[in-house]
This record gives sequence, structure tokens and C-alpha cells, in this order.
Amino acid sequence: MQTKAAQTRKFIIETVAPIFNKKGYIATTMSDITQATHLTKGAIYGNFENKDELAMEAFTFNVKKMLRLVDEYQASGATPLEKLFLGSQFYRSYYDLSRDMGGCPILNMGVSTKEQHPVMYDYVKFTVNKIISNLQKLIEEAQILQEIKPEINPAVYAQKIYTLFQGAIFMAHTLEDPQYLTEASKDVDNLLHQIKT
Amino acid sequence: MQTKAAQTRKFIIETVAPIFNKKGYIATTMSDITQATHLTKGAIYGNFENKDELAMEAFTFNVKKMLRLVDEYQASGATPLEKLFLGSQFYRSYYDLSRDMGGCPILNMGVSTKEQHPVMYDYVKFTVNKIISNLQKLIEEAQILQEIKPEINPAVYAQKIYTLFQGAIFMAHTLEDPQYLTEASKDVDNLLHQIKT
DNA sequence: AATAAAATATACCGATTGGTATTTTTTATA
DNA sequence: TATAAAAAATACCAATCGGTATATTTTATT
Repeated sequence: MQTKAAQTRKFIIETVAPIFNKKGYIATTMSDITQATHLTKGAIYGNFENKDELAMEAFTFNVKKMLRLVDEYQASGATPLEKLFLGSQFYRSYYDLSRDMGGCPILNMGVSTKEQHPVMYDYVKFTVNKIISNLQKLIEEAQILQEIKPEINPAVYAQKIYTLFQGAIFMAHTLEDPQYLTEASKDVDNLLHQIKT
Repeated sequence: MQTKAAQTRKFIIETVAPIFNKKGYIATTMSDITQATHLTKGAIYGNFENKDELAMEAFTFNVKKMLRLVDEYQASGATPLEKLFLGSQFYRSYYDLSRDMGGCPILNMGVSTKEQHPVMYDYVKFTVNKIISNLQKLIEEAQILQEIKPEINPAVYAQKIYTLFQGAIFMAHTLEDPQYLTEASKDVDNLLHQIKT
């Protein structure tokens, strides 16, 4: 095992991820990073090529963590429709979950990298598209199993659901009121009840 | 008329507003500002106390412009319900409108000032609350005129509508696809049709 | 046209930025 | 326990940051 290097690397990413998420790419300085990790520049630059690489790793760390959490939450669902309901349920705890990692990485990075960091911005877009595509696939599978009405458009509804949650995430974090997310979850639940067979 | 000073001040604010909106408070440098205005630091600091004041003025400029636009758009509505439908209609052109000013100022500043600029962040919150409160008032007036069902909760629906649009704004700008806003507008239209008497 | 005031430009400041070359310390291997 | 390699610390770099003091130019008033 080539432990040590990989270990510090992991430690740095975990420590720095919420900082990049909170402050954004530009506003996060190497000083922030050395202070938070209690390491020196030498150690940081020994483990990462530059600020860019570190920021990318931090962002993907946050995103993968979130996607893993929602995946685990949906795992207990026996059918696609059950997974959709569980996904909706998941967002009731999303305010606390995302606050712990410095906010919603999709929202924060989507906004703050658009004019600052084209590479990361592309990765945000890629991630958003992947999430919506997963949602769409769940709806399509539910239609095959006749859990959801055949006439509804999976792409349109996947988009509808994710848009609603993303709006609620922004509102909850901006007004510091998790109620926006519980309300959105209720709305999506109602939506799912309307389109189920 | 004390024109000259007020004129340059206005010119600087107008020129700089989309830059602050795009890049955020920290990422916007005095160099950005002098380059965009073709003025020197002396001129800038002669008209504004510091970067802070200029950023605040730029943000309020963007917000007021947007609020004025939606207000003008709703003005032709004869009744509160008509104004609500027009407000929904307004967001079908919001992608282009907000892109021209460097993005949605509420979204961009809400995200980028949260951990960077408490004063501006408070003003974002204040503005969001004001917009929702205006929506709520319109719904209440519509209920008094019996245009909207009495059993629906104005606060809940005002929140619902604005959350949906804010989500669509994020999605449209992040994926660079205005269709998210037209779709949200249709959804809100349907919502209004459901709750009208 | 002379003059005072207002507006803008110039030249600078200390602090901080991301990054690097080098030295020191820690770790693993023999 | 000597030694080589890996990791981290130190000391530095030019460039840029926001901001200021001063000099110059433009404007308005008489």
C-alpha cells in the first residue's frame, strides 16, 4: 500500500472541499488552504499540481458524496416509482446535508464557475445532465412496469422535478429556511401521485 | 443641475454592474473596473468611497432594473390575477433579459455573497422577501376580488411560484437553455388556472 | 481671460496572490 | 542504525490586490 501520499491527499481534499464550496474557486486562497489543513505550501504543492487540480478534486469529492448519499437513500426502493418517492424524500434532509459541506455544490459551483473556471463549469453541466438523465431513466422504467402513466413525457418530468428541487435549494440556503425543501418535496410527492397509474 | 458628477457616477455603475453580476464581488478587481470604464483609479475613487460602495450600487442598479421591468410588464393587467399571469409571462423572456445584465442578480449575488459580503447578502434576502411578499399580496387581492379560490394559502403559493422560477433561472443559465424558463412559465400558468375560481 | 473648484490621472503604498526552488524532516528499507 | 527516498517546511519570487496622496487637467463662474 502506497498509503501516506494517498492519505494526506485525501485529508487535504476533505478539509478543503467545504471551503471551495462556500467561497468559490477564486475567493479560496492558498492561505485558506494552509490554515485549514495546518500544512504548508510545500506540502500542498507536493501533493497537488496547483490550485486548479485541488479545486477540481474538492468539487468532485462533494458531488460524489452527494450522489452516493441519494443513491444509498434510494437503494431500499423496490421499484422505480418507489425510488422516485425516496428521492423526493431525500431532499427533506438536504438542507442540513448540504449545509454541512458548505452548501449545494451544484448550485454554488454552477453559479461561481460560469465566468471563472470553464473546465469546472463544464463538469457542473455534465453532472446536472447526468442527474436529470438518471431521473428520466427511472421514470421510463416505471412506465415499463406500468407504475407511471404512459402518456407523460419522461424528459419533461425529470426536468420539472429537478428544477423544482434546485429552486428550493437556492431558496432554502439564501433565506436560511429548510422549509422550502420540505415544501418542494411535498409538491414532488403530489406530482408523482398525479402521474402514477 | 449638478450633472457631471452624477453623470459619471451613473456611467460607472452601469458599466460595472454586469461585471460584478458575472464575476461576483471578490473576483471583480479594480483593474476590471478601470479597463471597462476606460477611467483611472483616481476617477473611480473620486466618485466612490471604495469597492464595496461600488459593488452595492451595481447590485441595486441591476435589481431595480429587473423589478422595474417586471412592474412595467404587469402594469397592463387590469386585475390582480391578470397581473399574476403577466408576471408568469414575463419570465419567458427572462433568460435573455438577465443574460444581458450578466445573469440573474438575485441568483448570482445570493450565492456569491453568502460567505463573502454579509451586507450585500442581507440585501439579497431583503429583496427576495420583498418579491415574495408582493406576489403574496397579489394573490390576496385576487382572493378579495374572488378571482382565486379562498381556501388556498397566499403565502404558500407565493413561495411555490417564486421557488419554481428561481429553479428555472438557475437551470436555464447553468445549462444555457432558455427552455427551462418557458417550461416553468407554463407550469405556473397551469397552477394559476387550478387555483382560480 | 483669470480664477477657483471639481474631476481625473499619475505614481506610489503595503499586503496578499499563486507558485517555486531549496532545505529540512520524516519515513521506509536494508 | 546507516541510508535513500519521500514528504513537508522554509524562504523566496514577480504579479496583482485594494487603496491613497499628489499632481494635472477639465469645468464652471466671474
